[in-house]
Amino acid sequence: MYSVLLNPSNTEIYSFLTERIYRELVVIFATCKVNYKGRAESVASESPRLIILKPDGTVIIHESVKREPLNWQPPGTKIEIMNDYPLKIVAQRKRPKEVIEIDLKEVFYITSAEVKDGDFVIKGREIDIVNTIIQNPSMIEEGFIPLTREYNTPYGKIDLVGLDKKGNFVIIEVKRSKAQLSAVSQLYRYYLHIRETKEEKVRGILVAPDLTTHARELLQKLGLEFIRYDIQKYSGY
Amino acid sequence: MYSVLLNPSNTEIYSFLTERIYRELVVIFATCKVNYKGRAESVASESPRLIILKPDGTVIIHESVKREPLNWQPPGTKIEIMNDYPLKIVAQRKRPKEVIEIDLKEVFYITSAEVKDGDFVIKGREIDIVNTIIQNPSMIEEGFIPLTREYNTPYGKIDLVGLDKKGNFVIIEVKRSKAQLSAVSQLYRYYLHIRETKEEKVRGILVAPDLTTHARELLQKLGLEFIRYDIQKYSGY
DNA sequence: AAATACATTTCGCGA
DNA sequence: TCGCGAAGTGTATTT
Repeated sequence: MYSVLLNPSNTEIYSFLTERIYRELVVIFATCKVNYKGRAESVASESPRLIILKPDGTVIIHESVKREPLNWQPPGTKIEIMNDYPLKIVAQRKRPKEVIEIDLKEVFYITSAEVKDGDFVIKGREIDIVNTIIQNPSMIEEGFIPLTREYNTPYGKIDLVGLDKKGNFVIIEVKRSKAQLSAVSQLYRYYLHIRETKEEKVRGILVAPDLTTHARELLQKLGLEFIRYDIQKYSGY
Repeated sequence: MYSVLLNPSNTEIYSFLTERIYRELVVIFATCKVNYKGRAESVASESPRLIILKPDGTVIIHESVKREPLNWQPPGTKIEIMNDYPLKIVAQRKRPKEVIEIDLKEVFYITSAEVKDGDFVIKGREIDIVNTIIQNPSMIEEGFIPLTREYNTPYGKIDLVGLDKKGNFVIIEVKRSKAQLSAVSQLYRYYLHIRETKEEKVRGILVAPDLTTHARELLQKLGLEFIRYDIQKYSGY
């Protein structure tokens, strides 16, 4: 089910890793230097770190703080163990061309385990709010008729488009948390495009639990509308 | 320097964790169920997973794929070990109010280690490009005079503002990789605001290594400009 | 492969 | 604390 090496020798490390890489979830705790070069560049001095090698090619290097790793490579990376002194892990990918080199100095432990992923269900994302609107169009306003979600334009996908009771074209942008300036800009971009292409009058509506002061100001100035989405009220759906 | 428990009993787990949590970097490999509730909600069925508890309160739970963890809590989270059957790790924070409950079923190993973070230097970020422009204003155009970076407006911070040789006010938005629609919208938002508040003519310039076709179309339609930033050409600075 | 937007985004910086 | 934008963002989806 799992294997553990404590204070392994270089020979042990090398054969352990070459055997298990891409097969099992490997965890290494070791002092190491890390060099990254690709979209940006970084150098990390020798220090103890936690290194995770996933069977899908993911590489993750953590220090003692932050949710984000110090360095990483996403899934699909080619991982090689170089039997040098010091032992080295090279993880590279193309497009974007990026490479991480991990110089292993002192390896305290290595573990490896087979992992089969379980079921995972998540809810409360933006798409769930769009679904709620489609099932309860009156939460936008009386007479609102949803037409298309993910409505495609050259300038981006609109979360939801529909018609109001007067036959006006309605563009809806949904945010799951407090809307900021960027949400208003996003809606405005769609709005400008649709206004050019449609005969009807066009309305742009931002749906969110709240929005920042400046976002509200900008929204009003641009002639757009805001509708509060009360997550409590519709959480039952 | 580090400790390892293999197939520990619940009593061992409990005392090990309560002693080391917030002090050392703890890694647990165990089958577990995970429930998250907060900005969204998720349920993860029983499965073997890697659990990381950092001294800063970070909690990270990984499966065998992806760079992103299955569940997590950012730094500052309050982590408690509940001595129940099964043993449970509860990690919660306020603002936003969020909680993760990890039901530990079978714990295969726990490790713990003291970690002092090393030095880390990274370069190649957006700010480096802005610096390059300030040092080489002619890469925008002959006669360009940079005035203020991170120029503050109610509608966001402008990367760099300056004057062209005719005395026009110039707004510059920099992207380190291929610019997309959102970059154009962002620049346009600043542009509209500055145009309202300034007497002079205003120009908006997007500086990036490239931009998408639709981004270019939108840019032109909105009367904005694009300047290619050749990362090779200036990488020496 | 490219483009687009979401994300429990996280993170850092200012006001 | 809130607001805003960058990030080596990653990830899913659609073209």
